[in-house]
Amino acid sequence: MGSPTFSPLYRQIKALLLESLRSGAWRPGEAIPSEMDLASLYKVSQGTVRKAIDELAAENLVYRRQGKGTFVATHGERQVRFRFLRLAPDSGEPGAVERRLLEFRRARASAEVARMLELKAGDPMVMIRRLLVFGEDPVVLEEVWLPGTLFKGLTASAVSEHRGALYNLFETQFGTRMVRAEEKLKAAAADEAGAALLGVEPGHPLLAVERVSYTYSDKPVEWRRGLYKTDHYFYRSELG
Amino acid sequence: MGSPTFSPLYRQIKALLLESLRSGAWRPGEAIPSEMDLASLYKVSQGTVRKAIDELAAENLVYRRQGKGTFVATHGERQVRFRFLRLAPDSGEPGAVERRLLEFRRARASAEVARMLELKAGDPMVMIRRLLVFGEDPVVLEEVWLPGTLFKGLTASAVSEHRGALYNLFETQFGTRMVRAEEKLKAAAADEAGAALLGVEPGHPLLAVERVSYTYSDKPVEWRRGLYKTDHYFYRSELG
DNA sequence: GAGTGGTCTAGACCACTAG
DNA sequence: TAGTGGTCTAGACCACTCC
Repeated sequence: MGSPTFSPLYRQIKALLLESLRSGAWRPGEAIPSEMDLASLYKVSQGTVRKAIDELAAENLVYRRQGKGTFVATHGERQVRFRFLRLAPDSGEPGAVERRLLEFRRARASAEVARMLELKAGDPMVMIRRLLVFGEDPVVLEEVWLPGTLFKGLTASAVSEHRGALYNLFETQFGTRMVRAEEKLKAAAADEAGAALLGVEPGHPLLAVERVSYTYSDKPVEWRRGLYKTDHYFYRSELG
Repeated sequence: MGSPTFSPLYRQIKALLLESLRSGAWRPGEAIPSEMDLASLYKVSQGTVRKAIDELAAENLVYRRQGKGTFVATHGERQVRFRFLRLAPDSGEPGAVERRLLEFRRARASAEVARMLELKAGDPMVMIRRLLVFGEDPVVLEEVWLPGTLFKGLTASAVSEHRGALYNLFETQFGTRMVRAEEKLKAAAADEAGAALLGVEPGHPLLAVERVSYTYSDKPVEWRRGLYKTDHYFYRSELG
């Protein structure tokens, strides 16, 4: 009792692989060494390496391609995008999304943001405010807060010129890959400013979504707060 | 190209195990045969049975207990309840929930419900309307629709006298275990009736949650529509 | 001590990809 | 044809539970 701390070999291998992922030794989209190579590198059997990779694949940190190899997961793939943007249209297929940058500035962490991201109040931050437009329809108004030290060279033009998900930009330009996130949802009434941007009346019911995103080893590195107009879109959730 | 349909041995074993679960040969909470027994029963190695059970465990259909055995998952366990009721209080631990039955009746399936549950419009249904009260606070107002043929003997008193989740009642009394569910969320304004029951003003923003629940083999067997008051509670979502 | 799930190995063979 | 991941086996041993 107390601390047995029995750690099977495959979990130790997994920890080594995770460390290589975290340190950026293998970049997103690249292949990692073959199971046989890793087995001889770590002096274990191929089956043990396999089990370690099984868990990484189950957590969507890598993906396998039979006959080709095992690759570091990336936010570039289509499939991944809808794991993080959970809005779907009431009918039809999801169309193109346009991202309009409203504001980009550096600021100090409030007590609230600091607590969420395990920083100190007053630490340097980057704040991005933007509107997501589906077709012609403004649907999401959101604020994104990032640690300033991690995203030192990030600029307004880099954000506004980037095509695709922000997470794609973060991983290709800053080596920070968002691995999972937790969201808290509430219903809220639109205020004056939000209503104008989303094209609704003040008081209109909106979905208020708060997100903390994590990189490897459960380190929180992003905080978002969004207002979703759900008149023609809904938020998907799966209970398993 | 076309239909390779290569099915590994362990998936065939998994299908056999699933059939036993579906048919109710092993009841929720009970142990299934040991890996060795299953291996000799199906004439395969223990490792192959193991891999089949691995997948069932990953899908939360069974759970393992080292030294004891493998058991059919159940909605009786505490841990499971919060997989399906995703409301958490803004601060503090979740308290007791009281379920007040408002209405119980048999009705015919509307076109909408029929489509969701893969039935025909006009098929017999059971409809349950109820209020979930957290402490003293009415938080959820919901309607539950079930196929009348599957839940033939279900009565208002059975529902109102049952303690714990409905899914618990369904699996113990009717042998129907809900395995997973999909939800669609929107923000909505409270109408007169809903506002009165939830103790808010008409027009107050609420979370509108629509759920389809599935039993084994992705068969839909329940449709719900709920209004959640999110003033002091929020809906948890995990993005992985 | 007997029985369960959990780990690890070594080797054979299959399915898929690419040069 | 060579190299990758994927499957399957057989056997040994470890960790845990219960009697």
